[in-house]
Amino acid sequence: MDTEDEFLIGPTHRELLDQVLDKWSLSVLSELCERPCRFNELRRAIPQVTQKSLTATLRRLERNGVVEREVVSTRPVAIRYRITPLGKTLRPPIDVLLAWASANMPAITRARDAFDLREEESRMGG
Amino acid sequence: MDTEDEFLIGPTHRELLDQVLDKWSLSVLSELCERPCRFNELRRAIPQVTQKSLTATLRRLERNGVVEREVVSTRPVAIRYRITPLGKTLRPPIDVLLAWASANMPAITRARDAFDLREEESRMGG
DNA sequence: CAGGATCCAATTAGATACTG
DNA sequence: CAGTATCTAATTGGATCCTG
Repeated sequence: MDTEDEFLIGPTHRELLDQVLDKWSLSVLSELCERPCRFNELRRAIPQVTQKSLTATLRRLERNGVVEREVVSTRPVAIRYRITPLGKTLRPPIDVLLAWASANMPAITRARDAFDLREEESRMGG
Repeated sequence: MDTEDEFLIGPTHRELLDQVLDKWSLSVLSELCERPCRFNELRRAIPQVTQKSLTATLRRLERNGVVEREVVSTRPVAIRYRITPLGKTLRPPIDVLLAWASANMPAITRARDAFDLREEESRMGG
């Protein structure tokens, strides 16, 4: 237990969430929650990701135990990535996050517009 | 209930979550959920953050409408940051995330150790 | 106190080229 | 197919100095 009485985040949790919720992880996990995928399937499903970043993301997720890399010994070997049981437990949190994003997108867009407008005005009047 | 084949994240949601869940945002939001804070209070509460990053984080959160910047016209002006009603709606998702991190930290540590061990072995065994 | 401005180091991303 | 290796461009982070 920490000495803090309230909820504080701490470097350990921060680091973990960084690894599991980073730029491409959410998309990869979303894909793999639906079905196991091969490398190039994932690339096609997430067109913006580069090969390099996808490789890095998969390695990181594998290291953290939420994704599993399976070598299928067919002719020119296939690699199959699948979500692990531990990885599946991430889905509710992710869904809550996505639900929040969907529900509040309009309010956030309004907030951004208002902020940008105030900024612009202060540049002119300031 | 499960979504079927079509839950994809999309650049808009990704960008939003990037802005609101980035490296320092979670810590800042956690602090501000408890009480309004001044700039240097936040710095002390999150010792690792630099002034530059804290400023950037606060601006971003303000722009997205989850944090409010209030100028208190006392003698050498005080600035008070507080969470907005919109920002408060972020707390359940964050709590779910933190709960997940806490609950699964041991499993993840084991996964990391196992992965690192496999890596090390494969470096030795060729 | 609450930053802005600036310089620099380090990390990260993108584009190619190549391999078993 | 599933990557590794490499180079470079762009972004980020830290340290320092400065101000109202």
